Amino acid sequence: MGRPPCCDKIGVKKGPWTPEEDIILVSYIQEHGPGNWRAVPTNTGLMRCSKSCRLRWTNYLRPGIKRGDFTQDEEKMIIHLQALLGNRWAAIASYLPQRTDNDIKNYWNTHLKKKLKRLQGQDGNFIQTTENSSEYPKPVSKGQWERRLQTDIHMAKKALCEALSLDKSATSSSLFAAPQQTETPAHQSKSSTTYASSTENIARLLENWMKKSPNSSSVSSESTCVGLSSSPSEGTISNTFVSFNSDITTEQEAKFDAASLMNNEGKMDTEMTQMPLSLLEKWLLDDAAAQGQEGYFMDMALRETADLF
DNA sequence: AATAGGTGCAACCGCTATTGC
DNA sequence: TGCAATAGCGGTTGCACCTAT
Repeated sequence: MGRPPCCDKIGVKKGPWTPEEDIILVSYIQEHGPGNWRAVPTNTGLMRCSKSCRLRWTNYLRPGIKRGDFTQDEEKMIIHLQALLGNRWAAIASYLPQRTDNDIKNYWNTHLKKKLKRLQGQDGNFIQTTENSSEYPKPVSKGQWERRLQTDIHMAKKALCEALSLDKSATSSSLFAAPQQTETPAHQSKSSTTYASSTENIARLLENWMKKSPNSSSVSSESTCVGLSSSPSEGTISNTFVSFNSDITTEQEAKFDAASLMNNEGKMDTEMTQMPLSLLEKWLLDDAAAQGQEGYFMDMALRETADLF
């Protein structure tokens, strides 16, 4: 029994991708668009598993991916969201445009976890760590996902609220007193001699493609403007965080695509679509104010979850 | 200079969820 | 409704590179 392998294991190449393989993959996707991954190895002649192709594309070759250089804001966002959502990296990644879940997961495991541990050692009142916070989303059984979805909506709103306030007030995050750190993390000092680290060159190849065929596929347009992943579950409020991360100057750019938010998080009035960011902020802030801002909202989330279950 | 240990990250593995027939 | 195929996700591993001795 058991599922058959996603592809024939015999003759499947493993390990790091070569530039040639990347170019083949990119060329193929350029022509056919992402999707139907099973067909990719056969059609391209790549001796790679379809999963491997998809992973390579979504994590490295997809346009709009930013590598390295986690900013302090991004760091704080990850910490917030991890506290709220647990180790749901894909969900967290959806709030950080241009970052992949794999990237965030690695960054958490290699940097933030240690950092938090260290800080926790310094401060007994520090926030709950992964180990604690990740416990609460666990009890998800059949019939409960709707409730969790609602919880997630609420928590995402909180996270967004917090993130937006981060922009306005550097001290808004009582949760994490970031140590002095430049925008360039230490790991950047590591030389990027391996090919995998230079795949942005490949990604650049795609720019021409996207310019040539702006609506050649929905994926290209999505990923170009907001760095969304191709997965439906990841199509979320990234626009909002683009606005948050980069100083949006025009109202048009600050449009909020709540429809895509709902792709991830359930139903919402369609009148929310194309809502200017200021309204969204107001909505979030009002909502937060209505619930009381005192204390860290993790407690709120936990209480809420306890009520739900 | 050699090497042992640590670190960071790309890629893989195994599982679940979703989709299509 | 059931099943197979596929997509997506999170945990883990393997390896290249860095640093200390």
